Amino acid sequence: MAHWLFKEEPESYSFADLGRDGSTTWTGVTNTLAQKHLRAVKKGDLVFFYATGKLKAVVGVMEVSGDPIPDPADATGKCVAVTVQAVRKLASPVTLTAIKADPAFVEWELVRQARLSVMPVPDELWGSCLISEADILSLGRIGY
DNA sequence: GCCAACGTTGGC
DNA sequence: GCCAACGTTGGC
Repeated sequence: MAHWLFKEEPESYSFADLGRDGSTTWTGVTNTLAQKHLRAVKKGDLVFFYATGKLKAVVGVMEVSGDPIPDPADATGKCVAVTVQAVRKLASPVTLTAIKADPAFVEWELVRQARLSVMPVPDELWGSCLISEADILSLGRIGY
């Protein structure tokens, strides 16, 4: 079970949009490193939804519905896409400010490489004190 | 609105 | 294949 973070500009597609849709396919990722990460995603993995722009925070949790598929939006046929479903909204968003303020995450891609849109989440963050107790209990209750 | 960081493009 | 120029992203 791996953990990931996907970025999206909420004015393009917000976590609320995902909540409404139930699931969506994460297409249009072309960056080489982001694609490398995306290829390693597996069905059942959990993913943080990180909202860029004004929010700059992890706002929700998603679950991967299936292994990577060829990206239908990619004409070259070399890129993959992943379908995710909404799990729940975080009771308290984890802000970029809070993540940057914690020395444990200074090496993390989210901090080091602002433009990377798909990346692994260190276990220390997934379940760290940055996530509210209510959210940790909720994660525990659904078996993760 | 600005700019740093980074990726991509195209001329050589 | 190199690298300068340019475009884009995303935080400030």
